[in-house]
Amino acid sequence: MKTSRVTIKDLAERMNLSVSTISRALHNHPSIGKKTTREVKKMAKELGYFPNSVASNLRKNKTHNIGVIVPRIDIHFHSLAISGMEEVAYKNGYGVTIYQSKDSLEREISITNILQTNLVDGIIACLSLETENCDHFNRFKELNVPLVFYDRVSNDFEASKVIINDFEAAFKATEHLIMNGCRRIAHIAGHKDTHIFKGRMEGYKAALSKHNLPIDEKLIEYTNELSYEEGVKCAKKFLFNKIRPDGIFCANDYTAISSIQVFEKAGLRVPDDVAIVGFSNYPISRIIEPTLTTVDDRAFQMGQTAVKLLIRQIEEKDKNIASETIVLKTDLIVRESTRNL
Amino acid sequence: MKTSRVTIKDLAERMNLSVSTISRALHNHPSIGKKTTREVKKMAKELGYFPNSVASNLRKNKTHNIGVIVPRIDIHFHSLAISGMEEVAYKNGYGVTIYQSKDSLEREISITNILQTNLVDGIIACLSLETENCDHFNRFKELNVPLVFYDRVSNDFEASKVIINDFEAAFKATEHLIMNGCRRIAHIAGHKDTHIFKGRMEGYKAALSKHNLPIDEKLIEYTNELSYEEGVKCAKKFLFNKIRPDGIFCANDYTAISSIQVFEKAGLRVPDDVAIVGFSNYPISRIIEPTLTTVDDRAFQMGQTAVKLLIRQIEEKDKNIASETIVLKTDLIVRESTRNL
DNA sequence: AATATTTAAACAAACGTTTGCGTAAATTAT
DNA sequence: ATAATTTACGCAAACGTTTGTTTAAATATT
Repeated sequence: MKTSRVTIKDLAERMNLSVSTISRALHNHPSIGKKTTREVKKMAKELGYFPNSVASNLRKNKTHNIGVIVPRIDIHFHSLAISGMEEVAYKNGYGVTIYQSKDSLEREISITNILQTNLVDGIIACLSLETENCDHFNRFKELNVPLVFYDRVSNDFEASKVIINDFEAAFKATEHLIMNGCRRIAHIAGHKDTHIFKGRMEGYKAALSKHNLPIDEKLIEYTNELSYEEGVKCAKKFLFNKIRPDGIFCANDYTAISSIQVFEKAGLRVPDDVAIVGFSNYPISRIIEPTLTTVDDRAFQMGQTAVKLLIRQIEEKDKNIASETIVLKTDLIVRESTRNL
Repeated sequence: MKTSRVTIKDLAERMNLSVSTISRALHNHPSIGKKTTREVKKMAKELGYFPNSVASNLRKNKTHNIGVIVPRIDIHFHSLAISGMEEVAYKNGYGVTIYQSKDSLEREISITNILQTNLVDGIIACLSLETENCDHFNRFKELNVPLVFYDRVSNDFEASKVIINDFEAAFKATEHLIMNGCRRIAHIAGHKDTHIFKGRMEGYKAALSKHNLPIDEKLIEYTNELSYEEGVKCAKKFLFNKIRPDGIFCANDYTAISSIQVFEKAGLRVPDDVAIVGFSNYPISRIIEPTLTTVDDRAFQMGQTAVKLLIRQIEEKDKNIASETIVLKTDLIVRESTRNL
């Protein structure tokens, strides 16, 4: 039952034509007669011919495959982004091969080594938390393999990037709290050294400053990974502050939900006693009660955009187009955890 | 700056050795002298040689790549499963290329066509909702490409499968409600024709029967996709039933959460007035209040197992091992929405 | 009718590996 | 010292395409 695969050579022998003619016929090359082309295609279908992409890839030095490095697939933000990537890639005839760095620099480097073996036409990456230095991506520049970063990017490394404006988003979110009448606005922050969380922090502070509100370090709590449990801890600290915050801007939705729950459990009302804003617009944010006001982080669109950008760079490689940074607009989605004004 | 890639041929010329010697040296072939091997490797590192996998793939007729077809990546169950797949694949030197069927049969077929072009050594698939007939997977059997299905599988198609025992899980969940003292247990069901949801339904009914409780069609509501919104509708119907249910077994967590919220909003207490069990153990289930008793569906483990199984089949292809069905054990995770007895 | 042009197909090299086989040189055994 | 064996490497084909160049036949031009 070893139905060995049908090749162009098989077709050629069967039809008394040369392999080159078969190949050209299958690609509608003008120098092959209409009739021959028709017959070749018919025979190909009959024998169940499918091209061997590997051979084609080798000859053309092109794989129609995109390598994607994400911290973890099962984080909703990334799975949404990947979904966007797959969609655009599929439409353009590209495959998407996924690797997880698990936020480990070592593994990220190991993955870049794998990807150096000509497996992919281009790479999309979101840096691991441990990554400070992007030297391991340098080889791709040398090899002329296009590279697009998204979300967690490096400022020091020149490459195309797709990001949101964390500063602006945080600014808007915080300002929204201020418009809600909040005067003591706390912030649950992400990892201290991560670029995007720094941006959110800055936006938060800038909004306070703009409205002449003091920046009080007692109202800022840092977390390692913005987990639900960490959120609970932070919220409790705020709860027992001498002067309780009347608004909280959280760097993600999980910690925002912790905050809602901690404060409600203490008998306080959201948004009346404390208004809360999250970040990311996770599915849970429209389900929790009260529903959560949050920043839509455009994960899906980010994935789509990254692939579009990458494919353009792949297909115009000769033109050596400059790297480009695309900043996606975010929206504040106002729900019940704040008042819509 | 066209740093053209270094090949084995380049190394050969540089070292006055033949390409075959280089290739063998790089693979520690015993027939190459220790010293030569050492020098070749050193030179390879110096010149920044990286093997061209595409060429190697062609020659060896092996890609070390696995094709994965999922309905949607951004569904948590699947992103977790994919995460498990990537982990095992990575450890074994395989890549994972992802395609989404978006629950469309047409697209699923189109993807199988893409995958017939020798891009992958094996395939893992979760069938689309529209798929009733698996003929489009037949070619892989003919081509001797191993195939493993997970979660949504076809009964009529012979292939390796990784599943959970939906019947048993639902049975245990329902029995747990009965142990909680529930006597009128409702069920929010998934798509009528989908195998896994049928299994859950049967398990639910069997548990009732075992305990001599009547099966009341008024206590069963079907949904299309088990969305939160559908769950709200179903729960409201139950709420206004002549005799309200005192327990609800939901075929997923979203509808379970809808139920909690609908009943609590109506002034009823969970679990005192109505106990609720979900299915899947989504992250939200340990966050919602009350936290949700639910069945862990082993998504991550399912992904791991599928890849393990697939790789075994790939690497023992000649032995033509029989297809195998692995049923993973599920656990009921008891939380606040029921009482732990 | 002879030449020029167009059309349709074949030839052969190339993409970068891997691998069966052959063969000198070095080593061991007799 | 000669034969047998082992060691270390080279040769060349192969994997299945794609594509620049050539060639033969058919058609068009004068």
